[in-house]
Amino acid sequence: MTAPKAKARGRPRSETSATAVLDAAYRLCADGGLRDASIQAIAAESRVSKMTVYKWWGGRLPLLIDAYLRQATLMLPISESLAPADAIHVHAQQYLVALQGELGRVQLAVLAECLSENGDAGLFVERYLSVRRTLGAQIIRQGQRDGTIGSVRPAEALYDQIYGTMFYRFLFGFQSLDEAFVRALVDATFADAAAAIPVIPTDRTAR
Amino acid sequence: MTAPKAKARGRPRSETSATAVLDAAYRLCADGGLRDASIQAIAAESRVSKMTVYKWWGGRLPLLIDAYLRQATLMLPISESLAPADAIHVHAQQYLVALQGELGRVQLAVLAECLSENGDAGLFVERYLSVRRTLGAQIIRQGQRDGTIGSVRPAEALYDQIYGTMFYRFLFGFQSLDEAFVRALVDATFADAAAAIPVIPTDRTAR
Amino acid sequence: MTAPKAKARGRPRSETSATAVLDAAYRLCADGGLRDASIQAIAAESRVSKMTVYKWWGGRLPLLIDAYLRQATLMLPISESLAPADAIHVHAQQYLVALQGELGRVQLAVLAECLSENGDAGLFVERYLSVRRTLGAQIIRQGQRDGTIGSVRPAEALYDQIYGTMFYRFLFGFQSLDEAFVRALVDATFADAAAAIPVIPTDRTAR
Amino acid sequence: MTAPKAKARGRPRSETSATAVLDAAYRLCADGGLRDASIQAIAAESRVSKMTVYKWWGGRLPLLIDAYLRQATLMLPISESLAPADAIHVHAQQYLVALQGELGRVQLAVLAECLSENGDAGLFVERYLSVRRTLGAQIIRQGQRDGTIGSVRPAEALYDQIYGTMFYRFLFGFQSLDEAFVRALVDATFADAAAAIPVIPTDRTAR
DNA sequence: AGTTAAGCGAGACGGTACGTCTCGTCTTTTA
DNA sequence: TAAAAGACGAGACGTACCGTCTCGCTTAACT
Repeated sequence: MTAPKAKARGRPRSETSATAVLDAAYRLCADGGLRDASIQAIAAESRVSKMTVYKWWGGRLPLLIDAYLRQATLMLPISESLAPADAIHVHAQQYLVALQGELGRVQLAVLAECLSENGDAGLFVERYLSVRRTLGAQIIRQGQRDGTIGSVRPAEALYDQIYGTMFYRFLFGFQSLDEAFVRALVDATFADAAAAIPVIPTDRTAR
Repeated sequence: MTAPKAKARGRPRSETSATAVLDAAYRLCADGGLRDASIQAIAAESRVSKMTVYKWWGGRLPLLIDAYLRQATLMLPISESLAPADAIHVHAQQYLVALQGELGRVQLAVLAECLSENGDAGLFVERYLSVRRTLGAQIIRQGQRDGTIGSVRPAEALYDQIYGTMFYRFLFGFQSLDEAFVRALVDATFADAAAAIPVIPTDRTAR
Repeated sequence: MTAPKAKARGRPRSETSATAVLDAAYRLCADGGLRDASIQAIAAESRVSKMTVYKWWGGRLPLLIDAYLRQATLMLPISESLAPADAIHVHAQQYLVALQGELGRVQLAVLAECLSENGDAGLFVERYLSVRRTLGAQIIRQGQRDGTIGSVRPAEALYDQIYGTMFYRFLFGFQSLDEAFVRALVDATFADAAAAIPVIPTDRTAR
Repeated sequence: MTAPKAKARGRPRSETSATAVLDAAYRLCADGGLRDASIQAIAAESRVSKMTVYKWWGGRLPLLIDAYLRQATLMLPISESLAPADAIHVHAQQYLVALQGELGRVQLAVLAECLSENGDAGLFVERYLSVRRTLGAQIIRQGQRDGTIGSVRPAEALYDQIYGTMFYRFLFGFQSLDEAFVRALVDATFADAAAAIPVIPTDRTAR
């Protein structure tokens, strides 16, 4: 517990600047890719000084991750009011749409920056994937408890199967990643057992 | 057919330099990641001038892809003497070992560079993945013809299922990617049908 | 008359802080030159906030001038009890010693800052030189009145001749600036002849 | 002898860039003082990259000194065709005019930068003053040999007396620095009356 | 044998971004 | 209500790599 009530001394951090920076980072990344999202450009775009950026994030990678995280959280909420299986269905469809739009491009940029900087995707997993995965797995476990989801395999395995498959096809630009495929993927994953066949990328069109 | 016998005029290209550059690129990438593999460093390391590098490859991405391709071809030959199913088994195991060594690190570096430069993995797919995939799919189709491989699904789908799953777990550093897992993965993929259930990442250990 | 008795409202200005700042400025300047005497460093050294410094001095130049002035006044008092000629003799010797110590280094720093900021030494002259010069000239005039000083040339000219010559040799690091030289310089300047010719510093040994 | 015939390898240095940089440095210094003559501004003004500036000069001080030196050499040639005394007369008058124009401002800027950087004027003396002084002293010695210049004191002393006095009055903005004053100064210095001898005694310790 | 056309090393160069620094202002809380 | 604490925008610092551009030398094939 690092005393959260430590009555902040001095001028408080400007939250306006913080969001302006995150917005600019996301926007530049989405529009022009990593190349256009230099820290200089982000600072200029958001009318914030470079120093402030370096002070709060320390580099481009942490900044991009935050920018991505913020948007992903906004755009891909996991409903808590729906039945578990439906919640995942809805969320996976949203993810599909998001991947094919700006968020997808930004996600690849973040991943690239992470690999460039660290040599592995560790930080991306730690700051993003693991969080989402835990959240998603909780929903799935809930569905398993109330019987909506038939499969008894570990919730994480089911989560990986759904989102991992989608990500793989997205990353390498393989076709046949559409609404129907995702619906079948989720259904099959949850049903498991005999119906498991369609789970695997059918890919009849090949590429 | 661009006349291959167009009696080369002037001084011929130095093959020694070419391989020195590819070696240096691979080595620097493997040892210090993308950061250490600047074109300047590669040129210096290989005792070749920057001009020569730019002349023959035109940039870092094509160079890295070539360097990776060369090593991958050397280290991961697809046996033509074995029975198709065995050939894939052996190859997948080799791929597993390679991923966990230098080749894995270099592959991620190449991917990162590709995403950084182009925003997508297109060039990597085009120059590497599609070639390997076509080769692998041929072997698989051969196995399907002679009955060694039971599944009747498209060979590309089977290929993706095996190598895509491995890559996904590798990229995000998820555990439970070992010799046994790969063997089961290949077996299940080829068997298909009812036995397909274990095909999907079982992941009992979760993460 | 700015009512000195204006019942101080609120927290009164800390005189302690003021002297701490001047001391720190002088010290840092003497020890590490202008480079080490940033306002940040001075504020930190004197345990005073930057704001306070800016509030009372408005910038580095005025602060440095004050710091120099204070030390110079402390170290180079012009005796009022001695006979005029002796007073100048003593003072010039003190000045010589001071120039070769910390005060000399600080003086150059102040001059440099002044030139950097304004392009000329105007402020330095206005705040320091002109004051000293007026004071010194008064003493000299007194000596001229009571006959101790023979020269009838303007007191300012005599002052310039003594201190200007010393400063010139000091600034450009020319040698032969010692106790004997200064004594002779003052004597000759005060003796003077009818002709103004000797006004100009002679100097047989050159450098 | 550092082999001057070492057949230059690689692309030869662009002399155009070098002069463009020196010109820009001088101009910016003259127009806006030290503040406007940042290395960035100089590089931008001269359409040369910062790296090139750092490569050839290594910093602002050496660059400014070179820029000043070049202009001073161009503007203040010491005539070799005139009689020695006349040559100094003419040169001193040119120096007077130059001081009151751009060159004067630039000289102060160079001096300020030198003091700021090093704490003393050593580099300025070494690169500029000592060169000019040696040259001027040669002319004076020549005049002493052929009898045009009466004073038998060391040529350097006469040089210092003339240019040092001018510089001192210039630096501190004291008045009465005009054509007549300079003429009288040079005449008196060269004539060297008998009364001058006792004025400043001698300085036997030298350096 | 001499000419010609490329390959190649060395290295200068303009450009752009990096990450750090100090300045001078602004906005809070504390005394 | 002055001072401290510290965030902030501005912009220069000096460095690094990029990709392009001369140079002068080398290496063959074609006169």
